[in-house]
Amino acid sequence: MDSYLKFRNVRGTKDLLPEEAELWRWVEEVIRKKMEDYNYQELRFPTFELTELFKKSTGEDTDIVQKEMFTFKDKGGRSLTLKPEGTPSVVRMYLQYGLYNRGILQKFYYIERMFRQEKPQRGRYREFRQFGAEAIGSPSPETDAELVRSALDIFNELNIHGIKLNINSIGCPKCREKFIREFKKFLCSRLDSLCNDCKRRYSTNPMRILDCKIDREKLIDVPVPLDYLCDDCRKHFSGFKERLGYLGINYSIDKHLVRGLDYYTKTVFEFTHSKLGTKDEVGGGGRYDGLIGFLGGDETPASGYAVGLDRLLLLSPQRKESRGIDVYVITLDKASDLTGWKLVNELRDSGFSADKDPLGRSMKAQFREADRQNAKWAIVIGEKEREGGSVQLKRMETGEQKEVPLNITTIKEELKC
RNA sequence: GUGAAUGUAGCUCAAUUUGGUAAGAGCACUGGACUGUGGCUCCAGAGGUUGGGGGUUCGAGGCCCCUCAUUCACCCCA
Repeated sequence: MDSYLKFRNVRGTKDLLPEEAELWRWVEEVIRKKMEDYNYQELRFPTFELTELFKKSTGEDTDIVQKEMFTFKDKGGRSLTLKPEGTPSVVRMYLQYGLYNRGILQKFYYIERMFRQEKPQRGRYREFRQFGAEAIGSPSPETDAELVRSALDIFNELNIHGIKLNINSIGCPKCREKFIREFKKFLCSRLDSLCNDCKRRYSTNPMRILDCKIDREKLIDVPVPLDYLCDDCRKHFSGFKERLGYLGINYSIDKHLVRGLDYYTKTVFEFTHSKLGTKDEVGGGGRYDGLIGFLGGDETPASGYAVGLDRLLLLSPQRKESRGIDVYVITLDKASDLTGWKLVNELRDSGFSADKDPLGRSMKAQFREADRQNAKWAIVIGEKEREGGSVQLKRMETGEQKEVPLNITTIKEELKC
């Protein structure tokens, strides 16, 4: 074995060994099943999009667009970007294929890889996976509550407990305008005491100052969007809370919760878990009533969320389910080897998982292998069996063994017991 | 992107105060004891340029510099 390796997985990527891949597959199955129970349909979209799509939808002022995108040029000089989040692509597909023609309300989910160029940490990779759901066409808070419940339902199904839900409303462009005015008025006197990021945000994206951890204490008595909601937005928020209450979902209202993306309106929410350390977010989302119109479609209300699967997996209790094959065929000499190989393939054709040793190893080694593979049955073929046209069939767990005719139909019958 | 800690076999860890023989163990792997029956036990084998590069020194796994990776705290997202 080579002692020094030239190649490793690159920074911020994650390899999945068989055990881990199996866990992931299970998680993905749970998500698909649950989302389909809620009548959401799967969408798959490309790894990269025109850079412009993210600039326009995610927002020029967001950290994602400003410093975290993997952007490159193709040979035609077009600027492309590895998708850092899913909503822009979903909305693009919605518009590009006229999915609104399939009905006024369209509900989609996805499980996709995302890419962001950040300093990697545990549960935080440069290539990571998210599942997300988007409901396009419903202005109702019922839809927001449905989305939240679908996520909680999935967490529950995955045996993940202790996830907290924080909610807030940041209003619509109309009430936000009033809020921003008051907010800036309040801040301008104490601008000097804020951190540098907040000073910059003051002109580019003032609402995000609320989210600042450094200045949080200084901002206790600051105006918050919730206090400036217009009638419509206020009604919407109480409708949302009412629905959550009806579903028996616990939540806390975090008046400073604003989310990092530009397109949110009204409802915003996030899922957190204390086990994840200071960066405790598992997922989040909200309503984006303006985005579809902004991207050139008709004004269409929409709502959605995304959950980081790598983080979810950190919270998932590790299941130790020893998988095994049905049959391991052991052969004792050259001639039996060919018989055995034929039998293995017949077993596979009959729907059993089967394998044998191709290395001509000793019987002991082959039995050890059968054991390691967690085989339910071992079939031994040697000279004696060949002469009698039979095989030895051994149940590995109990050790009991009997001789049966070498005949796939009979063997199949025996394996069913 | 900023700051800090860590890096010894596939995995988990040793290597005696300030640097001193040819870097060890357990698990896992391969083979044997048991030449036609796995797990248990015992024995043996294989596996390391001590993350990589440079420097100091008679001598470096341990000290210094650089670099890479991981983890943690920031920024911020999932």
